[in-house]
Amino acid sequence: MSEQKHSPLPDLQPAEDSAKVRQILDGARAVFLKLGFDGASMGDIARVAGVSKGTLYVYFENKAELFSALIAEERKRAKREFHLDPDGPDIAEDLRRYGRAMLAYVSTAQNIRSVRTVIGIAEKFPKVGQDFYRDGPERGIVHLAAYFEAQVAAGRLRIDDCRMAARQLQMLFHTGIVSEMLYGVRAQPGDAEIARTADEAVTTFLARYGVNGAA
Amino acid sequence: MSEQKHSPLPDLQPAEDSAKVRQILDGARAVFLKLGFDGASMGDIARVAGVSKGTLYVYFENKAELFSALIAEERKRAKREFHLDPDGPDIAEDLRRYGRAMLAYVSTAQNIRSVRTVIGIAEKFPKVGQDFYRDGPERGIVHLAAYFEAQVAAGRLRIDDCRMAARQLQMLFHTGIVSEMLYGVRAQPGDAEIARTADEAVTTFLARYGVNGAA
Amino acid sequence: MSEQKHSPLPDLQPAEDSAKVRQILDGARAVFLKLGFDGASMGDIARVAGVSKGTLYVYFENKAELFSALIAEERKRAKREFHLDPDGPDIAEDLRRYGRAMLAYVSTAQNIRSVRTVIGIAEKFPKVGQDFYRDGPERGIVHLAAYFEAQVAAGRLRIDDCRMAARQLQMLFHTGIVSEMLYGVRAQPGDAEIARTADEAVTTFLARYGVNGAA
Amino acid sequence: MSEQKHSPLPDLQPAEDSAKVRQILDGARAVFLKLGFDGASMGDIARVAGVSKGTLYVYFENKAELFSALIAEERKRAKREFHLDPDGPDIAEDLRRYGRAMLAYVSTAQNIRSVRTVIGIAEKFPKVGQDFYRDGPERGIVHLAAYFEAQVAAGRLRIDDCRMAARQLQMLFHTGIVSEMLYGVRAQPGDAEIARTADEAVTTFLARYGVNGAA
DNA sequence: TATGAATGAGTCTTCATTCAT
DNA sequence: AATGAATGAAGACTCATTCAT
Repeated sequence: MSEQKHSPLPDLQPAEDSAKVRQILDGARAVFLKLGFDGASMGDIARVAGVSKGTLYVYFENKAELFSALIAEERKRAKREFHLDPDGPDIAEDLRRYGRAMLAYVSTAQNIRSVRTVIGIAEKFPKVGQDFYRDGPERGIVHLAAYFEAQVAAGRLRIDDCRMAARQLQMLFHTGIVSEMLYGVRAQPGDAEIARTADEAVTTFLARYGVNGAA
Repeated sequence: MSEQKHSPLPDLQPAEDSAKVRQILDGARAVFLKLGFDGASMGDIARVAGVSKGTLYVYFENKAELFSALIAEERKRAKREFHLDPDGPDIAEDLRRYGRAMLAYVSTAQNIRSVRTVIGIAEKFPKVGQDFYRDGPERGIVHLAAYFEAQVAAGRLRIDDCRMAARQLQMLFHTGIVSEMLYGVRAQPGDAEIARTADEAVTTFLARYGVNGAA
Repeated sequence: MSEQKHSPLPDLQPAEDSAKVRQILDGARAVFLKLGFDGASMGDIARVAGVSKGTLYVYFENKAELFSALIAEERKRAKREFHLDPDGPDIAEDLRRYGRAMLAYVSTAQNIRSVRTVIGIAEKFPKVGQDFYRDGPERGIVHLAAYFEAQVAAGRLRIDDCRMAARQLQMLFHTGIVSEMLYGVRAQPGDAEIARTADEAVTTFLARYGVNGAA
Repeated sequence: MSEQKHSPLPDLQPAEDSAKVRQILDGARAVFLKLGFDGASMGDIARVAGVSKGTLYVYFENKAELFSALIAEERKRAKREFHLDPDGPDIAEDLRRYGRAMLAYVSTAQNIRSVRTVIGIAEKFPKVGQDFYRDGPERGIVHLAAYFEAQVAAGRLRIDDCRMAARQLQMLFHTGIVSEMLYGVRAQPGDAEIARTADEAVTTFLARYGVNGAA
């Protein structure tokens, strides 16, 4: 039935992307991200995934394990890196482009649901929250900070604490969108709003850290 | 599992803060904020509150209603306004003071738990998230925006879109603290860190919006 | 509803013989002794006891605990001591009387079911088997052995190893009845058979240990 | 959970002791005798036997059938007859030898487990208990009784009811060992204890039934 | 023959809610 | 008002059994 029959025990977890596992994870995503870990029932997941309850347990030891696997997938998804060229001549334009791309992903309804779910159980399952942060926001910060270091070295930015600056820019990018979506007071932004938000963020950022008051 | 029955109830009987209601809400806070809506059981709450399960239902129609009442209380708590004098001569100092006070409250473990809980069920109970946002973050933004309008009128700030600027400053204040606590990757900050974070936020903010590059 | 309302927390376990507990234990007895620990379902027990499944868990933490409580009751029941007068002049008659009384109890269908159940899970729950043995058969042996010691001291029996003799007599009493009932190859004996079995046991016993070949 | 479907199946295909059947029965023995009928799962058995769950059903119609086949094997094992020479000159020695051999087998951990398992489900599956008794203990009694008849005829024993005497001797042999092991209060005896127990049994037995008070 | 994926009924247990007192 | 006993629906998880390959 499933095509790529996993040979007896190839890798333990990652390789077994049999069609069934996909089905299940997709069902789990729909249900977990909508109802949260405790709110979701294995019955719901089975129904949405189109498999029997028993089948869930063939592939995942228990609810927490299934949830973990789903979150691991979401993290992987969040690992996507957005382009940033340390040798690019136009810092403002580079940052704007970066910000738009990043925001376009982050403000995705799907991503917001992941974030909500993860934050919702961060107290109960601290590791889930920490891992997610590490693979998501943290990577962006590290990425930006490295970029800043390079530009500072090249004399094109004036920054004391690059990590702090990176965090500030990241927050500025999120302005008016991320928190608002998390609380459910607004919908996913269109391209125009994303562009404007990113641009304003960069303007504010460079007002402080830019070499000659660019933007 | 009725979706949004948290009707006016909490507002209907506001005065009857009999000791029992207090007890119950305190127990509910401890349990709900720790375990989330679905994770918490009425039995837990009764035990922690030191009342019988039956008593819970004397004061609250059901679990959702109790949760709703608790969140209403948290909202009220979040309504606290931080001082900001539109006629103050030293904008930088004013904003720093404001930022520190606000952050000191926002970064409270208790507040973080509230936020987590609310965000965690924002998809399931949208009204809860919206109300909470309206009484919390939104009020801060409105407050700041009004302050900015006044300062712009007085020629002491240069801002086109005051709401946008307010949002940006709010985000800058949160830098490195709020998200990180929500994800559980860091603990509550001390006064020194709060001060530094607020100061840096104001510096970046005024680099763009200040009249003469103050800070 | 229940008559003797157990005051809040009188004794932890033993005293709360509320009517409900009785009902439940009686249901549990019927079901457990018929189907064994694993074969019995909490649903069955609830139905037979005439309470809801939930109620079971109000009084007993889980299935094993309920089973334990039932077995504890059976053990208590098994503790009954049968009369044996160390100063009685007619040893043969005393032992016959003792044997009949003991057999009458042991060969009860109810007792046999208990024994079957206990032996059936002795490998899984060793403590259950050991406790049951200690309170049941072992007590009989100790009782008999003490009686023999007295009679030997009085010169009315000739026994080297009184515990061994006690065990032998106990086995002789069981002859043709207990094993057979355990295996389900025969029904509960009538008074006549009990009498005859006990008498024969005593005759054999005294042939070896009696002072003058009595019987 | 069909009650007594252990039909002639095991007898139908007696010869096909293909390695697979052996494997399965050995696995079934390990699991059933340890966990009991209800406690054992087909999954456990498959794993221990080293075959797939599906294969179990190739050879046995269902769980009850497999159990039945296993018990049939155990019965066969229990059929082993212990030597007893009706013309032997030294009855005491003969009986002692017999007792020791029999006890050595009966007190085997493996046999005890079989007995426990069979007794444990004797109420649920009466036929299992009855068949087992017939092939095990009953055969010993018949064997002994026949021996006694011969010796009585030869004037070397004085017995009214030979079956009763046989049962008594059998019980005496078990003294202090079999019940105790069934309840799990003691371990398998060593040779010395077996010898002593058998000897004491014979001594008591012959005190009553011996022609001249031998032993 | 042998497998192992798949199933759905059934198991133990929890929990929101009700109700007599 | 306050209790706590009682419930039944629902949840996570297991397992005997089937079936395509």
